[in-house]
Amino acid sequence: MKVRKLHDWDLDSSGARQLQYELASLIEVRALPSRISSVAGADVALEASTARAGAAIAVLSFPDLALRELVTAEGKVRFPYVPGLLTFREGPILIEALKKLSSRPDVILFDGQGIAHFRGMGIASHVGLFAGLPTVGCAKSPLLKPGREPGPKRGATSPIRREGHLVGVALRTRSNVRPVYVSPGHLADVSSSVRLVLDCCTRFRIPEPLRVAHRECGKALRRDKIS
DNA sequence: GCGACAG
DNA sequence: ATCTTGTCGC
Repeated sequence: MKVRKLHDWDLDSSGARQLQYELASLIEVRALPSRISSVAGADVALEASTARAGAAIAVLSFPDLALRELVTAEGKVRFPYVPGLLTFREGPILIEALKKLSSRPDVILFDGQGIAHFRGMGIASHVGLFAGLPTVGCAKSPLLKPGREPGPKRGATSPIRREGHLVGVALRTRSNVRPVYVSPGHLADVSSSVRLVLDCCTRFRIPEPLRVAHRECGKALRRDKIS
């Protein structure tokens, strides 16, 4: 699929933060499409010793969640891990993988934050702008913390606010299991994102598209290392 | 100034 | 993120 190149990635940390403020004004918060037939999961695996990264995007049918397409990309990482700037480390390789997709999924799930971010520009939001597609962030731990813990039952939520506005939730995807942190990336809103993530979690805490992507990006990294 | 901080 | 087998618990 075609991806928009909104900017170059070779920035220092202060330039990266400034860019995030500018990009944040481009985010559109709205309900996800009412008819969804495909959901993609995107994730990246890193190898510290070689500074290499492997990315995978798995496209699953929805709501049946059967694998329909899988693409991967490998390359060198140029940016260090800095809380709030994850997108400059993992974004470029994810975008290379996105370009290999044969078609445009209805929505993409990311392993990280959307607008529940210091400057409203988590990786789901940032890559969503390049893709021009609806995206949702689903992280295993928070950047901005919810005020309280969600209830113990599947489906329970607790709001995450930034400057007084609702930007995401801690969501219990399985009863009595640690919550995940869901926030809209681009062309999505909180309630429809929560609904989608729950619909993608049939048996495990992590939504199925992300589980497949997580497994496959590790494989891609190993294959690249050997050959 | 201090603490917190996705992967 | 990643280094890593068995083991404790439901």
